[in-house]
Amino acid sequence: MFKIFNTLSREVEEFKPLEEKVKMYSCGPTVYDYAHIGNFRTFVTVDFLRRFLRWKNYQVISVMNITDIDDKTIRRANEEGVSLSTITKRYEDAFFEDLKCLNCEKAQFHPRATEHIKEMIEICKDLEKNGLTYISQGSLYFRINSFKNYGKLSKVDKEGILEGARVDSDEYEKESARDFVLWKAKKEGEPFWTSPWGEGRPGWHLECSAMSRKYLGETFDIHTGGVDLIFPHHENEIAQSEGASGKSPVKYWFHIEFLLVNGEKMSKSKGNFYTLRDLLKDGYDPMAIRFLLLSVPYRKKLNFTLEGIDASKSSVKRLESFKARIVEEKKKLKEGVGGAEDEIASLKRKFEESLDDDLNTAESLGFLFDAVRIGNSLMDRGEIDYPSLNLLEEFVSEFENIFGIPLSREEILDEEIDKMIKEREELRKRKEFAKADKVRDELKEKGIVLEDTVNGVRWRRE
RNA sequence: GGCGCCGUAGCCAAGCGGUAAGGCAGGGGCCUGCAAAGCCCCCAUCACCGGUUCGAAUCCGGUCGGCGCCUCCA
Repeated sequence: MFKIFNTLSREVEEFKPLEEKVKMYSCGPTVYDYAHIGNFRTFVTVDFLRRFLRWKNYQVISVMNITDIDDKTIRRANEEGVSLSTITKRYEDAFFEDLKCLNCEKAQFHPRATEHIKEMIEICKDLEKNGLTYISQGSLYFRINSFKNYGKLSKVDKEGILEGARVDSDEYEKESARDFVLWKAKKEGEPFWTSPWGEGRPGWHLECSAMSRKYLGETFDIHTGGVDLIFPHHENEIAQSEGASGKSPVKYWFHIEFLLVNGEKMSKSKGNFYTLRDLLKDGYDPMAIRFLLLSVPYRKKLNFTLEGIDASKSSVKRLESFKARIVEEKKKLKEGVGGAEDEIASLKRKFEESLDDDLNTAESLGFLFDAVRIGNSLMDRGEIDYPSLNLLEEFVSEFENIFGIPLSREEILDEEIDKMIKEREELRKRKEFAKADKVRDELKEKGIVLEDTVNGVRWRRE
């Protein structure tokens, strides 16, 4: 039974979907720049959750929006003197490339805000009808004092801002400090659409309410995002959706903790961020990065370091090598002796139980590595049987599927390297070890590492 | 001022009342022609103080330290 932490209740709850299919909405990127590795912690976690749910035999319908109209995208376009869509297209494409590189699957729907203005206006009309709005200086605002549930997600005080809090710059336009804009009046040099309240553009929170309603309905199961979105974004989203429909829109609010760099939040405004592209350029392996991002449970802050990627790389290599060994062992095993079926089955079960417990990936990996050690040990001693081997293979394959980290990268050796390996084998047979070692060193320089096993030579890329 | 998180070995990290998982790195050994991979062994009493308890890293109170949200932000 899968249990998931719900920000709404601040408790771990049993996961029970509203209907058969699980409906999930995820806050996506604002496409004004390359996403950084902190952003990707969230998106990789969402991908992990989706894979996990599917593995638990749920069908999942997922939606992730693309924010392609807001202050930042507009500013960027103006800075570069190009159209808004030039900017948003560029970074949207980059975003999907990066996702793919990290082996994240796309959602079924990736709706763009600019293509759902009509739906947003509908929400505003509903809110207006329900008496939750007012107009100030040409903009339409949501009046939080008219909405009794305001603050239920973030537990913030409805009564405005308290001492010490930073103050919203255009507060003066609003009746109450925490009221927020639904429809912004047109400003010079900004894109605009027509609406019943005049020309302007939608407020940021509106798109998620509108698009989730369109693609998933008024109520759905899971809504994901980074913890920073709890307030005000998701609080306001609830206000809009619930204010419009009268129904609580989301059953489980799923928030991913921050990724830190040197103990500090990574953010574009601080400039202390890595993009995926930076890391790849420096030769870091995307699957090692993915492993690192997933190895710390999503509700814990993750302190991101380059050393951490290296350590993860080593872990992934260990798993890769283990899988390769299982495949070989299966080929050569005639009839096995010994084995440790029960123990492996038990670890496999615990692996699942850990993930069931609010996705405790760190714990689950502990059990996986226990199985790796046991398996290696059995194979070392030649005391493995088919059932154990099959079980280990299944276990590894579950890891690959759920974590989205393939452990065999099918590669074909080019002829030259193949020749060198064969040549070295000849030399070794003739016990010309010095020459053989020289060939091995040459291969190493080409990034090919050799391992002489009882089943013959095995190669891998470093 | 309000809300919240965290402090476990060199690094990452599990642990939710019964006497410290796992990964990386390091040391020693086995295996190997030598390596590599793998295996075995070694490497912490859980920030600090006090309390509850037969028993606490785990519960309560306090101290110190770090971080986040309350503004755009994954």
